[in-house]
Amino acid sequence: MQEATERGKHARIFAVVRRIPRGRVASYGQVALLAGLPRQARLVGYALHQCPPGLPWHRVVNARGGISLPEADGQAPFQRALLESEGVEFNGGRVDLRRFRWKPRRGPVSKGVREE
DNA sequence: CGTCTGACGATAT
DNA sequence: TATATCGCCAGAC
Repeated sequence: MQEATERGKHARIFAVVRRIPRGRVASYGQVALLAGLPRQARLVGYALHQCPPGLPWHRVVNARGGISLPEADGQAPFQRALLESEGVEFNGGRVDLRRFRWKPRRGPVSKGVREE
């Protein structure tokens, strides 16, 4: 069922992004790894550029916890507003991944951090 | 068919 | 911690 077609890869990426809970963020590399595409963070960004309706693309940020979108598109501040609206705090234009990084199926939760 | 670019990541210095 | 370099794959020219 898992075709090696690029459309299949994109579908996997979109599926992972959809799994990101509200108020939580994931890095491109993490999404790529969860999608079964290790070291292919760039493909995630490329796939996200397709941006199907209903996809919480704004929950995907780079490894530094910042927004990679160019302000020229006007989407960077928009994404930041969406994340802040979900409870994600921005620190110096960056998110503290130590607190807001989405952890799929992890063991015990750290104090101060809880899943939704 | 060869080359460059791109919503990136990890490692080395 | 910040900067520099390599890797990775798909699409555009």
